Amino acid sequence: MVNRSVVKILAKHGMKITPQRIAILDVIINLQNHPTADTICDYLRLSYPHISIGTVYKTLDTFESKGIINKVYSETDTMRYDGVITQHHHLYCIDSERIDDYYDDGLNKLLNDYLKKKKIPDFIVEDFKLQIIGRFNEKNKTK
Amino acid sequence: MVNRSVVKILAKHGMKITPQRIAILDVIINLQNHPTADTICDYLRLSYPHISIGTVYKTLDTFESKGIINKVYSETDTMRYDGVITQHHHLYCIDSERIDDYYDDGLNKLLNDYLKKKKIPDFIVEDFKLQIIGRFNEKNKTK
DNA sequence: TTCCTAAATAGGAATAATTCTTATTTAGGA
DNA sequence: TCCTAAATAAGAATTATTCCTATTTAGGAA
Ligand SMILES: [Mn+2]
Ligand SMILES: [Mn+2]
Ligand SMILES: [Zn+2]
Ligand SMILES: [Zn+2]
Repeated sequence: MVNRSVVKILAKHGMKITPQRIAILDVIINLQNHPTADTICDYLRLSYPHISIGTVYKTLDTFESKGIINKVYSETDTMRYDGVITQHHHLYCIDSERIDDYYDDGLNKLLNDYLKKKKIPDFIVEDFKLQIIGRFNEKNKTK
Repeated sequence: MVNRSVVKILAKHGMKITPQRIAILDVIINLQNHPTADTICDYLRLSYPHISIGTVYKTLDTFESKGIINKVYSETDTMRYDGVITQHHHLYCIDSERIDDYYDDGLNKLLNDYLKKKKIPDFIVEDFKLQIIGRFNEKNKTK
């Protein structure tokens, strides 16, 4: 039942394979919600009652510094995390905390070409992320 | 010495004109740093020793809800504020907390046209912001 | 101009998110 | 199997933000 690919990721980055790390990485990769540390912790406690919130924070931070996960900037004062590291963008809901992934290779290419051509003075572009702000429509309001 | 346009903005939004509001709005519009509430408070205290951090937070929140200023999403757990409300984007420095404004009407148009044409399923786009992540080069490293 | 009152503020307490500390446990190499 | 550096749990501490309440004040009404 343990996600083998998760173990591989940890190994590839030279990290000790611990049950906590496996569980945390598994949850963040499989939860698509851009969860907070607290959400992850609550979820983990269902199957792992003793996990400590401090460990969750520390582990997420470690993952982030190794590039295994990303932080997602948001308007609340609670950090959110993202298990998807391939280039993508985010749909921010004006009416709720919901943040959805938005994949669009055409957009990536468009922006990449534009920024490459543009040459912003005194700044070397390494990456970019588009925050698309708006509303999910009726059919899609739950979730 | 009091910035008259700041008073006008407050009046336009039907807010009481208080010394605190004038000072806070003046600072955030003139400070280009995307400052935190705390930075604003420290700065204000030079000329206004008794201003309360709670008032600063509350006032910034009021301004934001009236659309007079914006919040800027960032990676730290400290909210940052932006006195510029015309459409623009941000340059995020990988090596520091620095966030600079980036104005580019060509980019605005490009993205606007693209998103208008694209029609993201089940989502109505109201606005968008590009986070451009990278490094400021030597000449521009101070500030 | 003076008075009145709802709204705003100061100052401090409370809360929430995150980080830190330390004793204990454990992964994994020798 | 043993050893040790690294990881974890639990709780304390810190930091950012919000809340509470007594006091002050802006600005409309008289
Ligand atoms: Mn914090
Ligand atoms: Mn907080
Ligand atoms: Zn995402
Ligand atoms: Zn800005």
